[in-house]
Amino acid sequence: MSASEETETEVAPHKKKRPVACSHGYSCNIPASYEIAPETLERVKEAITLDVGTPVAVFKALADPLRLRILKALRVSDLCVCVFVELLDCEYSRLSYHLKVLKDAGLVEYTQEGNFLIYHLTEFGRAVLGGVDAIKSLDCRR
Amino acid sequence: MSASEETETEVAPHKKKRPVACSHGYSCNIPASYEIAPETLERVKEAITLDVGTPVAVFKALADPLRLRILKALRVSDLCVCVFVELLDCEYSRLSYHLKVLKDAGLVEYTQEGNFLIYHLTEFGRAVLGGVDAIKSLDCRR
DNA sequence: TATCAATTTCAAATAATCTTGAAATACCGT
DNA sequence: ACGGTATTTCAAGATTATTTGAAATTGATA
Repeated sequence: MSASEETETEVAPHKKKRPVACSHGYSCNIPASYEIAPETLERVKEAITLDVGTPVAVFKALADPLRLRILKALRVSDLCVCVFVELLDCEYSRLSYHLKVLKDAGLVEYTQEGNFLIYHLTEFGRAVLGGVDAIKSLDCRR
Repeated sequence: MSASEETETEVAPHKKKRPVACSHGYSCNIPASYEIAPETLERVKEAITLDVGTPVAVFKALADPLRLRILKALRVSDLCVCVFVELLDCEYSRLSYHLKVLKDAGLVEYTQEGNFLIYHLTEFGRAVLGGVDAIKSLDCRR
């Protein structure tokens, strides 16, 4: 069978009462009505230990109205910062900050044309927005 | 102190130098190498004005490692808070805060079993995680 | 070379989010 | 009713993210 290291079938003799063995093997007096199969618990543990660094970084980048608008705009066309300045009625320095956040998350990149920087979505950014579409379709929420 | 006061419907040869009319009609001396068609600009404007409230709220909820782990766990099975306490090695009050964030975003709900609260994904939450899958598939980039 | 315009960078101020521990709530079994 | 337990709520502080304006950077032009 699968080798799992932790399960000590014997309940710790911590408190006196409540002989109901905790179905998940931890020190919690959960009632029998709430059963959780050991192999389910294994799968939960597995899910919990997966690395979430990249998705969290991406979601942080997406979690701002200005940045999301920038991404939506870039989906239509590559755009120069000066266009954002006008379209979003936004100072250069503020835009620059948010563009950097998006760039650090790997969602956008730019090319230089003289003094002008033309931003565009990366392939990754485009894929992320694809996923976003799937989400946004149900903005029924709450 | 100099303020470019033009904002007329068409062209407006604002400053003297730079005969290149700004292709997007704004006060910016962008070079001819960067053209942007008026109807493209229209589509960009449209994309920018769309409401982003709901997606931003959802991304904010997703943008935290603990919360993402909670969601991943709930995908496997409905779970009692006490299980999270053990599995995530986390205080009740901290968990409660994050569970509330997820609940306010419409991603999770709970049912009460005596003193125990059993959290589960909402339909919306499940759909969101579906979109997340599409994203996570390319966690290559950086 | 000096100047101008587009953009970034920096530092300080402000705002938002998270953590922590204590206290409150609600339900259960006795 | 009582005592215990699971959970939430609250307020204070700690941490992190964002805005702002000024200064630095860079390329183009005269």
